[in-house]
Order: sequence, then structure tokens, then C-alpha cells
Amino acid sequence: MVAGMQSPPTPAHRPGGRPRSAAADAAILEATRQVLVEIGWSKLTLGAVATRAGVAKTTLYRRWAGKSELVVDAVAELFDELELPDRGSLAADIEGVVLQFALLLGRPETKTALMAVVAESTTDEPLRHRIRASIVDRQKRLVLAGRERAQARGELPAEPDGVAAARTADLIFDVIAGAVVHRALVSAEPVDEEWARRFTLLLLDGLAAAAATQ
Amino acid sequence: MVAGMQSPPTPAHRPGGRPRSAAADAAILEATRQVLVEIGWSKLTLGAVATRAGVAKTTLYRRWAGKSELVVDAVAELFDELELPDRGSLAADIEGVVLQFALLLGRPETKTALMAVVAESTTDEPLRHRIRASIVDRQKRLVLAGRERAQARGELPAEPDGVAAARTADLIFDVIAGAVVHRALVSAEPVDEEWARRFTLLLLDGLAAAAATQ
Amino acid sequence: MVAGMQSPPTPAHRPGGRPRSAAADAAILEATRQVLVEIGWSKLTLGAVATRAGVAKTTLYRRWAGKSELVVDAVAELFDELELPDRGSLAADIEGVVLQFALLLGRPETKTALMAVVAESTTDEPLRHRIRASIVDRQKRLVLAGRERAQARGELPAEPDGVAAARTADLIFDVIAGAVVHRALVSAEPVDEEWARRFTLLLLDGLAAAAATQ
Amino acid sequence: MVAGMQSPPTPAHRPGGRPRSAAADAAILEATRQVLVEIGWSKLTLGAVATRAGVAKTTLYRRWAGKSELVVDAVAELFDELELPDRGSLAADIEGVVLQFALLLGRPETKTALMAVVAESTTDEPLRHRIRASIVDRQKRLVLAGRERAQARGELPAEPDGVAAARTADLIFDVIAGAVVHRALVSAEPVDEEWARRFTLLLLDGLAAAAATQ
DNA sequence: CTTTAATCGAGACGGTACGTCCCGTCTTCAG
DNA sequence: CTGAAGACGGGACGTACCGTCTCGATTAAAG
Repeated sequence: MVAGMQSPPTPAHRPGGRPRSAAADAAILEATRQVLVEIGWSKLTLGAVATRAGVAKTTLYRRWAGKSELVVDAVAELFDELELPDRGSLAADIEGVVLQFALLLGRPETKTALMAVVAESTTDEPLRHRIRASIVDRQKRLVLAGRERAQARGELPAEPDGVAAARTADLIFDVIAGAVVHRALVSAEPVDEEWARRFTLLLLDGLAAAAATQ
Repeated sequence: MVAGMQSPPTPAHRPGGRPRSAAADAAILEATRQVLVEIGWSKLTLGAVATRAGVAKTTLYRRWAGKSELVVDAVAELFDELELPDRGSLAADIEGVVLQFALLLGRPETKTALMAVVAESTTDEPLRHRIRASIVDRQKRLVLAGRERAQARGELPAEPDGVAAARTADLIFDVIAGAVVHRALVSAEPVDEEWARRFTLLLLDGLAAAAATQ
Repeated sequence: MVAGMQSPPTPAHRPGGRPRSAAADAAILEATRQVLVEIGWSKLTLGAVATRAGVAKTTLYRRWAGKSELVVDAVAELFDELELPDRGSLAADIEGVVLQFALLLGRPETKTALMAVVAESTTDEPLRHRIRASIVDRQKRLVLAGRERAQARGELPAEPDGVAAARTADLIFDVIAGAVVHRALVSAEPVDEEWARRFTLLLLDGLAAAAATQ
Repeated sequence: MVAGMQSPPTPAHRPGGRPRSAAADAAILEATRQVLVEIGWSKLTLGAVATRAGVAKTTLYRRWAGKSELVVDAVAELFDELELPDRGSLAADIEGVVLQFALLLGRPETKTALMAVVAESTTDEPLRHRIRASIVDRQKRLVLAGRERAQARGELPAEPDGVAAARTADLIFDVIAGAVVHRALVSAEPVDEEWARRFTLLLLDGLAAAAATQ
């Protein structure tokens, strides 16, 4: 698990007393993912997670502030897997990113959890930050890496202006992530290689022109 | 409001007995939106909605199977407002659709509710269908209308093949709706005219090429 | 069924329109007794009775004011059976009365209903009158008949004073009915011939004699 | 309050966890009696009792299986008050017991509740046992004490046979308790000193004597 | 070796909302 | 006007979880 799991990263922990069980943390997060898959977000209860993890409710509340925080942490672990192998061209890299996202969204635990915590986050500022740090930024990293690689290859021009560059990256990221999520969860249609290819085609031809006119 | 909204689309209702109050339906949906705005999705209670609507809880449960179904119907009504005024060009029409959609997502009652019900729908097949029929298809209509109009103007070629045309429309729809939702709710950044312009530029140049190569 | 079934005995019934179904009355009372036996007083609902009788709830509420009134009427019919055959002596007649009561209290529908409506009647004056008229007085009749018969036989002296006579009859009635009910329902022990014999002995000869003979 | 009153008589309770609050028990039973007085048995609500006792509904359901069980326990406490002061003679002792019992039945909380739970018990075996243990046996104690005292005084002979003795005590108890209950609740007439005197006379000397003296 | 202090499990606590059941009334249509 | 059907506003039900709070029992580092 990543650092900063507890809401206050490490709350002044003056020494003395029995230390917290590290095994409990792992058991809880694993149990959270299991319960999430089995009964879904809205019916997931902290009591059920505690029971499943073989842990007392108290232990759970001592570490997380609530359901959303717990689920974010439980799901965030899965995003550590994300990587972008060099496939040799910008188009192939975009298809790779798309398929990576799709793979993650195909898992039942991410599928359910992601939209739910995003929904919660619309009325919960700290949660929004937590999601951004744990999940969103980890995805965006791939987009940025892809651009850098394309620039190194000469497929894209170097950015003269840092602000505009960031703004464009944000746009691209929203388009890619948004389209994949919408296709997978709202339209509920498969994000397969065929779709990835057609999407990349659409994005790439647009992107080239946009880059030229900007 | 559209006919056949209730969970079973009016299940063979053989006559006899007092008919259901149409006023109650309207009051409940309006109350649902009010309560959504005031206390949000996760704290929304069917009891609170009933009280607000001046209606017994029973009446509510007689018509809807649960919170998600009710909220889908309540929010769906808002999507009837969406229109696509002719702004003279494909680019302007796309910008218009993006801004209209963004306006809708900016409303407090849609913001949280939409993601939440989508999250629920990942583990609830009937709910997924309901969302598709009540909300998604209502938006897709705009994309189709925009294309027809652009074809009439000569901005886009006529579709030779119905299946490919539908597939492209789906892709475009996922890109537009996905990007706007992601920008507005996940990135939590404003979808303003500036963003709409840049997004449309990206999409259009891609679309032209895609159309040419297809 | 006896007269005065409706709470207001016959409410001015201005003619014209469809007359009430007499069959419905019988069906309802029979259904009441059935339901009473099957699910007990506290879980008996008027809706269930109506369904069982093949009658609408409306029909039921048009005729009776509530659960208690209905059950009193349904059970009262059973008390019409009560008779006191001449067994030749006061002792034998008392045993006869005791066994008649016991027989009635042995039926599941009377057993359950009697205590329940009496309980209700402690806070419901009109119900108390209804019970008195429909049930209690019908039992007391037997006691009075037994005394008259004993006086005719010369086993008991004629009453010189009407008031004292009534007072004594009330006392005897409370003792007999009370003892049988208490034995049958509170102590939940069988009221058989053996018990009836011992009770009659006690009543006739008194405790002093009983102590002497034991 | 007597030990082991709860539904399962303290079911092997292996330690661990927060212990049950003894104060809650007392508050609930007291609240039950108050609510009984104020709104009566049939309208008594476990929710209302909980509120009145300043206790969560859960706490109440954790300890009692239902309304009947709770009321039996609440009323049973009142029967602990019953005593049999030595009034010098068997007759005086019987009159004392009758009047004490009548006093208890005159209380609004006992009046309705007692008949109601007995009515329930006709279709509820465990409840019948609970009533027997908590209420009936508590009264029977007085009859046994009265007999012993009378035997000590020489008013009654010693019992040669234990079984017959118990059988006679049961009979006497049914007669006394039954008569008082029937007079007070069914006939709904006052159980005053005059009635107690006449009842005792009848019980002691028997109907034959009563007929002779009148 | 103790002490000390925070942990652990267990489970009761005051609450809130649930979804169901029944109440007694009302509204419609059919005879 | 009656009767079946069934929706209506209302209220209580008994259950499930919430997040908090005692408990006695570990458990390890500090004294």
C-alpha cells in the first residue's frame, strides 16, 4: 500500500502502546474489494467489511473516516499496475492507453467503485482531493508519458508554452478517459481493440490539426 | 414526462379500483429533485421525498422499486429540455450541445445523481436499461440531429452504410458526453465557452478526416 | 344471527338501491372465526377476514365499527348453543353448567377471543355493554335456571328478597364462571369431569367440609 | 425485580463486549407501566416505550421478544408487592388476599394488560409459561402461605398426601383468583369489603350454609 | 521485569432509515 | 345504493447499519 493511507498521514503517533497491526490493513483492503464485488457499493457496509476481514469495527474506524475513504484506498492499489509500454508510435501508444483504462474498468471492483466515489466526491471536497491524488493523477501520468514519448520521436512538436501545454494535456486526458469511461459504463459496450482503433483514429487526426493551428 | 415511465410499463392493469393519482407522480418527481438539491444523493431518503411531496411512503413504493429508479425518472425529465437550435454550422452546433449538456451537469440535482445511478447500474441490469432509455438515448438524439443537419448543409457526406453510420454516431456520442462529464465531474473544472471551442476544434478536425477515410 | 348486529341496530335504512347481501354477513362471521383460530386475535386483520369471506373491505366496514365488535358478534353466535338439561339434582346441574362452560372455552375460537375482547372492553364502555348482552348474560341465564330448578325441587329455599337474591346469583355466577375461565385459560389445565366434581363439592359444602373429608 | 426475567434466562453469555446496562432494564419496565396507564394496552407501542425510557428501540428488542413479553415483565414486578399479613383467622386472611388482589387489578396498568396477555397466551406457549412463572405462581404463593398458617392455627388439618394437597390448593386458587378477576373485569363491579366478606363466607361455609343463613 | 499505553476482539449503546403491513377512508366502475 | 377493487395518507412494525462507547485481554516498547 502507498504512503499516507490514514486521513491524517501519520497522526503524531507518540510512541508507547501496542502498534497497529499491518496485517489488519491488508486484510481490510482485500476484504473491501471482495465485498464490493459481491454486493456492490451501495449495499457495502463497514460492518460487513470488518467481519469479512476478521477484524473489529473499531479497528476499521480507527484507520478510515468512512466508506468512501476506505473504498478509494482499496481501489487505488489497483491503479499502481498502470504502465505504458512503448509500442513504437503515437497511435499505438494511444491505443495502449485506451486498452489499459478499459482493462481496469472491466474489473468489477473498479467498475462499481469508481463512479460511486466520484459521485460522492461531488459534495465532498477532501474526498475529491483524495481521488485526484490516488486515482486520477495516476491515469494522467500515462497521457503525459505518451506525449513526451511522441515528442521525442518527433511525432509531436515540443511545447513552447508550459501553460498551454498543460491545458492541452488536460483536454486530451478528459477526452480519452471520458470516452473510455462513457463507453464502458454508461453505454455499457465493450472497449475492445476495434473500438480503440477507431477512437484513436478520430483523436489523432483531430490532434494533428489542433497542434498545427495552435 | 413520457408515457410508460413506471417500473412495469403499466402492467396489463385490468380496471376496477381507484385509479392512481397523476398529481402524485408529478409531486413526487418534483420533490425528489428538491431533496436532491438540498441534501444530496447519498442522504436522500424515500421517506423525506414522500413527506416533501405530501404523499404517503406507500404511494411512492407502489410506483418505484427504489431510490435509484426514482432518481433516474426525476432527473430524466430534465433531459427533455435539451434542444439543438440551429446555429448555422456544425462547429457552432457542437459547441451548443456541449454547453447545453454542461449546463445540465452543473445543476446540483443532476451533478451527483447522474454518477450515482450509473454506479448503481454497474450491478443492476434493469436499472442500466432504464438509464439508457430515459437519459442516454435522450442525449444521443441530439448527436443524430446534428449530423443530419450538417449533412443537409453539405458539411458532412451522406452515410452510405447504416450500420457504420450508427457505429460512428455512438463513438462521437461517447466522446462528446464522456469528455464533458469527465471534465465537469472528475476533473471538476468548468466547461465554459473556451473549453467548448477547443474541444470542438479537436473533435471536428478528427471527424473530417475520419469521414474522408471511411 | 341475532338482531342488532350493526352498531346502530338498523340505521333508518331508507329504501331504494341495492339491498345488502345477507349471505355476506354469514360469510364474514364464519370467516372471522376461521381466521381467529388460525392466526389469533392480535394478528387478525379486517383485511384478512374480508379476503377470506370473499368480500370487499368496504362491505365489512359498512357493517361493523371495528375488530372488537366484529369478533364479539362472531363469537356470540356460539353461545346460543348453551343449554342446561335437567340432571336431577343441584350438584349434577352445577357440574353440567361447569362442563358446558368448559366445552365452550375449549374451542379455539372462543378461547382466544373471549379474553381479548374482555381486555379491550376495560377501556371501551360500549364494547362492554355489547359483551354483556351478547355473551355474559347468556351464560348467567344458566345459573339462574339452575337455581329456579333447585328451588322447585326444594333443594334451595325460595328467595324472600329480590335484591339479595340477585346479589347472590351474581356472586355465584362470578365464582363459577371465574373459576372455570381461570382454570382453563390462566392455569391452562383441563376442566374435566373430575375437576367439575371437586369444584362442585367445594362450592356446595364449603371449604370446612372439604377439609373435614380429606 | 427478580433475576432471570429476560426471555432467554441469560443464555450462557460468554464475556467480551460492553455489558448490558442494568439501568436500561429498569427504565424500560417503568416506562412500560407509564405508557400502559396513559394509552392502554392495545395502543401501546414499543417505539413509544423506548422513547419514554430514553432508550433506543434496538435496546428494547435486544431484551424482549415482543410487546406481550415486555408487558408481562413490567406487570409482574407489581405482583412482588403482594403480601399476606397475619390477620388472625383464615377468614380474615382470605378477605385480605381478595382485597389485595382486587387492589392490584384496580390499577389501570394491570387491568387491561393482564387479560390481554392471557388472551395472547392462548396461542403462544412460551408466553403462557412466562405468565405462569412471573405472575400466576407469585399469587399462588399466597394461597399456600394462608393454608400453612391456618394449619398452624389448627383451623385446617395437616395434609396427609402431598399430591392431593397440591390439587386442592390449585382448586382453591382458581376459585379465588377466578372469582375476583371475573367480578372486577368481566362483571365490572367493585370488589369491596362487602363482596369480599360474602365471597369468603361462601367459600368457607359453602353454598348450603349460605342458602341456610340467607 | 515491570509498568504503561495504545492496540485488539467483542458487543451494547442511542439513533436513523428502511421496506412492509395494516389501518380506515375515498374514488372509481359495474350491477 | 350496493359491492368489488384498489389507491390514498398515515402510523407502527421489526431489522439493518450507523458511528460511538465501554469492556477485558493482548502486546510491545520504555523504564
